[in-house]
Amino acid sequence: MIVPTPTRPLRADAARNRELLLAAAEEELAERGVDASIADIARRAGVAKGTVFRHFATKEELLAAVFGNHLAALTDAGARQLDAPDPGAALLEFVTAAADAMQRYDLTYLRVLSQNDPRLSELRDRLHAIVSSLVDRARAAGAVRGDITGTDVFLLLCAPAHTVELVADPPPDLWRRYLAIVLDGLRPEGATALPHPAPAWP
Amino acid sequence: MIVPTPTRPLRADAARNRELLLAAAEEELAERGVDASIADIARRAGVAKGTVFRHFATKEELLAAVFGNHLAALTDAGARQLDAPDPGAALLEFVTAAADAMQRYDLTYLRVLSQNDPRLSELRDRLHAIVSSLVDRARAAGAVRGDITGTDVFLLLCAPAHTVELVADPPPDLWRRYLAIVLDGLRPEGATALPHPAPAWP
Amino acid sequence: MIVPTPTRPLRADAARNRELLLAAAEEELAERGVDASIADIARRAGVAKGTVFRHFATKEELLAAVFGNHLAALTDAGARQLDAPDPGAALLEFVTAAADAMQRYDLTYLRVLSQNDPRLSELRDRLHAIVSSLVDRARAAGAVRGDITGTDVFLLLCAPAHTVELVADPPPDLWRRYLAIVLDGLRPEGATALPHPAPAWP
Amino acid sequence: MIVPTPTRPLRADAARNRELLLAAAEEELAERGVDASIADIARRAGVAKGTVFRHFATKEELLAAVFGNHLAALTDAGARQLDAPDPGAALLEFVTAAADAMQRYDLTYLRVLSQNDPRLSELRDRLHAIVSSLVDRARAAGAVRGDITGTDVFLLLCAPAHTVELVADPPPDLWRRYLAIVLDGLRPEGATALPHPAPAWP
DNA sequence: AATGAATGAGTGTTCATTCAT
DNA sequence: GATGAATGAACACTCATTCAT
Repeated sequence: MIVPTPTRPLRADAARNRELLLAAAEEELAERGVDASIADIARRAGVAKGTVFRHFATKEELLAAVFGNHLAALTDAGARQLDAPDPGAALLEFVTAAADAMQRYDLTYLRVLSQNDPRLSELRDRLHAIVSSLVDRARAAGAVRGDITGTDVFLLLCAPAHTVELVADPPPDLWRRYLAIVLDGLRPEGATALPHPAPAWP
Repeated sequence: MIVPTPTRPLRADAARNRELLLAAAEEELAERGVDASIADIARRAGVAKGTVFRHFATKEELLAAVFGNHLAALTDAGARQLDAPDPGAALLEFVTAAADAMQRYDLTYLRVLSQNDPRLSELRDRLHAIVSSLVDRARAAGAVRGDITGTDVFLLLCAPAHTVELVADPPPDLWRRYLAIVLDGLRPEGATALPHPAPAWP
Repeated sequence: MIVPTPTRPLRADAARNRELLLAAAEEELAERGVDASIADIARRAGVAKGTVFRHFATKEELLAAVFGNHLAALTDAGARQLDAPDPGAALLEFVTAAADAMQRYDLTYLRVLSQNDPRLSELRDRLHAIVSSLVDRARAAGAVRGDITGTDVFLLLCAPAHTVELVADPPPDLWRRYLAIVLDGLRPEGATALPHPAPAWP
Repeated sequence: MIVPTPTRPLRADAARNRELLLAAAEEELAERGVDASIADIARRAGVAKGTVFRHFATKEELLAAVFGNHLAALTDAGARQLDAPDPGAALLEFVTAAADAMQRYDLTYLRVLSQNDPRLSELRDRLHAIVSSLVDRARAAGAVRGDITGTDVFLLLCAPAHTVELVADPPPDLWRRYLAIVLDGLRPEGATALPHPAPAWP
């Protein structure tokens, strides 16, 4: 979120359009996925098509900016839990916030996007590091099972959102149900041996 | 699986082309997702583009046919477990087979497709009914927690596949790890109260 | 011109459209140069824009086809003079035909196009070889000065057309005047030493 | 060259920007041809895009200014030869300087540009008049054939540059070879009758 | 006077779909 | 029934030009 910008600040109207574009892109992406068209995003933002490209050289760059914002927000949310007194509650808090965010922004394309965008992959790695810290602390406190890694939790962040996606008009809090189930699966109580080792990062 | 078709049977070569197309579409969809092009599918099937539209009025219809086949196969797999002696093992067996299939065919578009295709929504409902039976029997046997419904399990079927999707070159069996975690979450041991009621069907 | 086509012949209507497109492209290129747009070419040919791409995968390919036709026609014209009894007259005949053709089709872009298109560069080399033969024979017969090569003549083919280009509405045969001047410069009579060696080919 | 401008003189910084722009445009045009973009020219000049349009209402006007400078420089070069003692050497001197300049600046667009720009067409006419004087004097001295006009020479000025253009990486002095050939064609020795009368001016 | 953000028509290209053969 | 040619509405992206700052 707090990305240091070496470039000089934008003019007021340009900054406003940039925000309008990011907001429009966010909504359009949420509704239509990555196939959302630049033209629709521009229309939604109330600017001309050319303006999009003044702010983002390519469509991919625009998507990366949107995803980057989400990653940064999640990273901030995670960082705020790093020194919480109860590691189990801290992880729970973060994971809930993350799953909530995933309702609105599918990270499926993160993998593809971050391949071409070092900034994005760095943000992703930073988030991963924070998740890992949260998980390590929770594991040490006995709040999660011992065979679970930060990478596991990172990957599972989207699961509640995807699960709910199959329902036509899902109740707005339905994802909490599936998050709870996954979290029950992550707890030490009643854990069974896992059939496959945790994946390496990345 | 064998849906009685009120239309007259296809000529032998037409029937063959239909199968070639379905097979080609399946592979192309697995490799490229729903953005796979009709031209590529036709080429892979070794037929002309026009032939695709003779068999399937729109691209959506072709996708629906492919998805329908998967649904039917899953339904069969589920039905075979209906009278297995151990209800817990039966559910486990089915869910594992389903999660494996999901590796290859993303059901994300099922919702959209079945909105426009009554045949597909009927197949989906049939699968849902079978999953519900399997879950009911497993619940009665104490193999899954009491607050879990067939709809829950139906929705969670894709979760392992989606979780793995964020990894660049996932080990081919990594999904089993996340299926195991979800299954641990579905077990009665260590279950915590769920924060949201199960969704209605559909 | 007589390009062996390994592919099966086009359907009659497709062949017709291909010719319409080549003709339209030719005219549009003559009027607007390589910046002629595909849309304009399609409109002039009376077909939809998509049809252009059915026949030529890229704009460059279309241009290459047009240029290739011209090169082939010139090559044929040159080949017909190879066994003419009077080598000087043969070269004159060919060069006149070529300069005439250049009125309509500027070879300036040939260099760029043939870089990416092996077929085109082969055609160009074939033409060059024929021009060289014609020049060699004419030189042996004393019809052109001794310090002139086939490459020189090849390069000078466009000169009359370009010279005329600066005139607003040039008389249709004005190029003959400048061709005559260049030809006078190529004759042994009154030749002065050339200040730079002939360029290598290519 | 120093055209009296009825408009009031530019502010010092504006005048400087104008020169920067002209220089940048010259380089960019030499490298990229007329498709050079205004944005690139502005960047090269170190000014904002808007500034370009403050100085030149359209891109065409900027091109006209650049071409005008070249015309004026050529006119100056020609004028300096008007009272040289040897008319033949004077014409040779001028034509060589002109052909050299054409290496860098293609006059192909001069016709189009001067149609819309009276200043440019006047400069062109002035150059034509000077070339005509040089040719007249050379003809009177027997240094060029009698059937050649100033317009002929004017038009042939670009020929060496265009001839060389078909070569990929032409040796920097190759144009001299083709200029020599054209000049041999303009000499009285071995001249044959020209098949077309000299064009009227313009 | 200079800036650079915004505009919108235009570009080459793709692709589901239609239709003459 | 099958073919593959034709269509035309998209798409991402470019660029000369205008205009608010």
